[in-house]
Amino acid sequence: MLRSYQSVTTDIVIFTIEQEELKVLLIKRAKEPFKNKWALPGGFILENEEPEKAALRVLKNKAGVSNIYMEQLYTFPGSGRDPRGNVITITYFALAPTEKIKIQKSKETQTPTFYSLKKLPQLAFDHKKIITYALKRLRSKLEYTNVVYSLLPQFFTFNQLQEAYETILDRELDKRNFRKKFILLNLIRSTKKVHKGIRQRPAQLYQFISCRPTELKKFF
Amino acid sequence: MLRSYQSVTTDIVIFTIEQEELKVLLIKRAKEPFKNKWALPGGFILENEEPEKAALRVLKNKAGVSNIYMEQLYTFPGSGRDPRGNVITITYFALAPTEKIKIQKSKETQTPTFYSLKKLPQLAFDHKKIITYALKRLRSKLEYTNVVYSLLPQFFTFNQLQEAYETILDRELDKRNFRKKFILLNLIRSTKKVHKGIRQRPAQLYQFISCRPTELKKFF
DNA sequence: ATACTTAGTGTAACATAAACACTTAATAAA
DNA sequence: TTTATTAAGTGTTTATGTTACACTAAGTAT
Repeated sequence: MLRSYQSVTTDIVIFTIEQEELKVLLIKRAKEPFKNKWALPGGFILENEEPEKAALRVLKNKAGVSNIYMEQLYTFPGSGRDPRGNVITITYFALAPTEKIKIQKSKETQTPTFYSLKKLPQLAFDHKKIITYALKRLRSKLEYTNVVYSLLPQFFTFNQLQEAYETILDRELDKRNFRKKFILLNLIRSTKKVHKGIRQRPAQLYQFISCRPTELKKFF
Repeated sequence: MLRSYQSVTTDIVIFTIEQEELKVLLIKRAKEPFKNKWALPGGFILENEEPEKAALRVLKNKAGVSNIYMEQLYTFPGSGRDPRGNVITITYFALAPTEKIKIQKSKETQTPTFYSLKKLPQLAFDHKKIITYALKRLRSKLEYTNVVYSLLPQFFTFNQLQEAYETILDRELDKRNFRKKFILLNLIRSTKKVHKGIRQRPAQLYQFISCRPTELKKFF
């Protein structure tokens, strides 16, 4: 008989942009293995629970968010969460603006913390690899989808939009070319609001016409 | 205690090109559920077996091939292979030239058969969805990688190469532009051999400089 | 009134992509 | 051996998209 049963976990790479840095949510593990090491939020998938549901549950419990952008990343073998080694982990990546995230300090004091991708601590399991994979996916998604909407507030300036791109791609973009291209894409519309309360010329605020994941022909 | 155990399967979309058609390998199920329906080759992942190893095992048993291009596609929930519903399937897609594939008629007489994507029979589980997903991935991979090498024989004519693209993308390409672009990519080299035994002017034979998956800047 | 800071805008050069038709080299048939 | 047939092979022009680049405008603070 071929059938066997595996222990299946999920791990989530939750990205946000804070202070012009791309950050990822990590928790300090309270249990063995890798006790006291930093790791991605995750956990076992329950009986009869769909993997995506499990990921959403983790997102809710660890980051206090629901209703944000999330997609499956990859299924990795044996992350080692189960001491017997017989485990796979289905990974997801999620994007949310910082304001939406309400970190849940759990009873196990796992101290969830956003770390800049440029200053990651040592990570448990193969979570470094997973984050690298997620970053690659995020970068390429920026180029042919509108997912950036999920990292920005409802109303934003053109500069905030450009900074999001620059932060994630880790390179500077030309202001005029960026605006030209983005306007042609027809993804955002200008509102009558302006960004006030700063001491310079106020910037016009924009919003996304649609906040659903959409694939574009080409992009950046 | 959160830990639970899931029944985990793998299903593989094996593509090949035959008679200028893109085809996928299907087997007729010998058991319930979906007995006598067509389905992707697949099976349960064994105790302590890595998912990719399981996929390679299926590839070997059902299509008689090893050492061909294969990559993970997506992990789907509950394909229904386990009657209790508590199952996930890790899917892969593989590419091989027809010559390499030696279909194994198994004792269970599962009659593995290549079906043109344009004439698929009714499929078991959610395998239609998986094939659609695989086709999308294959098409986009054609545009930014060199994977096409895995569908062609070692030596091939420029026309065979172009036909592979046309078959998969399901649209015609301009002969001169195609050659120009492909030559610039520097992926293939011409050999001194020619394609003989046909009644027209013999075509020069080419081979890939490297047969390892490589990502390109841009493509088609 | 002036200084400061970020917002906002257009054009020219360059690179890439698309459209398009004839000559060449072999085999087969007359 | 000549001619017909078939696919191989090859450049140029046009259109489109991408990159590089610098000044004026509109607010706030002093």
